[in-house]
Amino acid sequence: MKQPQSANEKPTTALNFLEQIIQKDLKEGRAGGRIHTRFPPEPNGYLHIGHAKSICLNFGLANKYNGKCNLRFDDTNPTKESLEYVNAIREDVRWLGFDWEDREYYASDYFEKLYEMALFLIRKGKAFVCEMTGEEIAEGRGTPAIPGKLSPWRERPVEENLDLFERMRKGAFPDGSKVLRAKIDMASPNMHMRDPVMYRIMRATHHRTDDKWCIYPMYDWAHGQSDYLENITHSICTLEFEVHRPLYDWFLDNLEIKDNRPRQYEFARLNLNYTVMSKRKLLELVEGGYVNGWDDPRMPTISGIRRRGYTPASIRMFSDKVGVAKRENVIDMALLEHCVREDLNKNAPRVMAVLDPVKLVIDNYPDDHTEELQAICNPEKPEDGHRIVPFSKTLYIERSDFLEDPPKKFFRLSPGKEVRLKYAYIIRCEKAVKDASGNITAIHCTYDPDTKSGMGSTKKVKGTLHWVSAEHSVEAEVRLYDRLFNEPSPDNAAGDGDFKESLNPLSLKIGKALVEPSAGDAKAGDRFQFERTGYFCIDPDSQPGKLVFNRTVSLRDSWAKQQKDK
RNA sequence: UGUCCUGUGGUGUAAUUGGCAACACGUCUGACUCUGGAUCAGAAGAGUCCAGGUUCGACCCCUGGCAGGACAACCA
Repeated sequence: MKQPQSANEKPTTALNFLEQIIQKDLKEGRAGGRIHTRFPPEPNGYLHIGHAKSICLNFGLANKYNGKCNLRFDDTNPTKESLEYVNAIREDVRWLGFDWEDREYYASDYFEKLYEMALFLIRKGKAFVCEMTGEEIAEGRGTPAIPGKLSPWRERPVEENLDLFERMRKGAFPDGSKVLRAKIDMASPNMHMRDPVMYRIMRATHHRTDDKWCIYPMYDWAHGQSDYLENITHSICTLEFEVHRPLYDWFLDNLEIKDNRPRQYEFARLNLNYTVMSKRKLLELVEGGYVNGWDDPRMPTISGIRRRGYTPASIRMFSDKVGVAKRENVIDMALLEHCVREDLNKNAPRVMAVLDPVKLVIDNYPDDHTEELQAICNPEKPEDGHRIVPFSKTLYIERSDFLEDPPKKFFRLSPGKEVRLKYAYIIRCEKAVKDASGNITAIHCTYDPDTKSGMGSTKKVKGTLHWVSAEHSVEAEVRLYDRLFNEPSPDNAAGDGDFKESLNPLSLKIGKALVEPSAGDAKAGDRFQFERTGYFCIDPDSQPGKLVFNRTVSLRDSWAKQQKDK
């Protein structure tokens, strides 16, 4: 039996309940010491950060314990599924950094086997063809507190069931006219055991099996058996399937499966504050035009988060930190942001960009003169070297970096005060020029030539500002994103109202920025830290002469926080 | 008023299976800094849903409550 490697790497790390189960299973030699999981999405929508947790969990467990993880599409309902979603899901899982090798499976691959297994149950008298309508079945099922009624077709002879079921497959009956049901217990306190439907007649073209089938298996019937057919050892799903587990086991029992039985385990799904996670609500946001598609950078979808500039490593780190347990949870968005900052701080090259420019003129600097200054690409990674940043008489700085009448502890520019221009000189503010309505149109300064960066000047100032040279800077569009909702839990906050009422109208602000020339030829997907403001990435909408940056997340800003708290 | 699951700092997750609760995020100090970033040092914050019981000793075991969640698609 193999010993889990990671257990040796991180002996002090506490194990989550699934890891404890797995280690116990490994120790006891269950399934021959084999670990095999699967990520089983239904291709009926885009994956979101909650799915990312499941992906990281399933693939992560397999990696950690030298096992395997399959990608299996749970495609048993052709009316809702499509190839578009299949492809999007594949891309997302791959982007997250996981490899299912040649194990890309589909529940639809098992339709024939599932059909034969159903025949087996019919022959055992454990399944029957029911001719009640959908409404009748629903009524007859009772309620959690009231037992259901037996179907009038429940005691049909085996031969008749066999004949009917075969003809169902052949298309002898209209859609919805008959179903195959497991014969279990209409009085069970567990609703899922009240003769659940296994097959329905549905003439729909399937994205893989085309029109080959007109009967399709239901989730409970297909899922567990698919797990078995793939030799899955640990079938991990979310809490809402907990009540399905007795049925999952019933099918295995009655199919008389003794060896290599998969087991189902449930964990609590991920919830994030200030967003919604249900597919239905996400779809509503897309279709109602509240966002610009599934990959809108404000969406909690994997494609949205990717476009926003998050890295796969940051998502994996996040999944790791949120933990795995069985109790409902709401994770703070701040944790997700912490994870990207951590990754990007180490890996994103720095660049200077001014988001809200105001002109700054250095009166004693020669006209028409340009200096090429050396700037470090990433202080966290000296090996990345330097870049050149042009400096000249007329610059732009951030409007918020100047205050005529500054409060205490304002380390930036104000009349008579000195600051350093990053990588350049220390300047002193002489005066601000305003227009008729009092807006500042230009700030005039003088510089001290002896304070050039790298010259070893000992002069100290409290503040350092980022800037760009007016003549050399490149104009770019910046899309500043904020949380999509104003309420920590939009679902509940609305009460009986609409969750969309708590949508943040300021979740997207589009602006123009001036960027230093070294970032002028950035390509889609490139990520940067704009010094002092945040992490940004190039959006796919970006064109060679027309850059578009998305703000992934701002830098932590203790000054802004301090001001806000006042 | 049926069945099942869950209750540990603000948030999330631990506690070597009974030995007076740890880690992360967040928060707050301070140091350092040519990013008010990063880094470093430190602090505050729970006595584990409640009530009993077992035990020398309970977050952990037992009993009874309470609270929250899941389940009544021919969805997954």
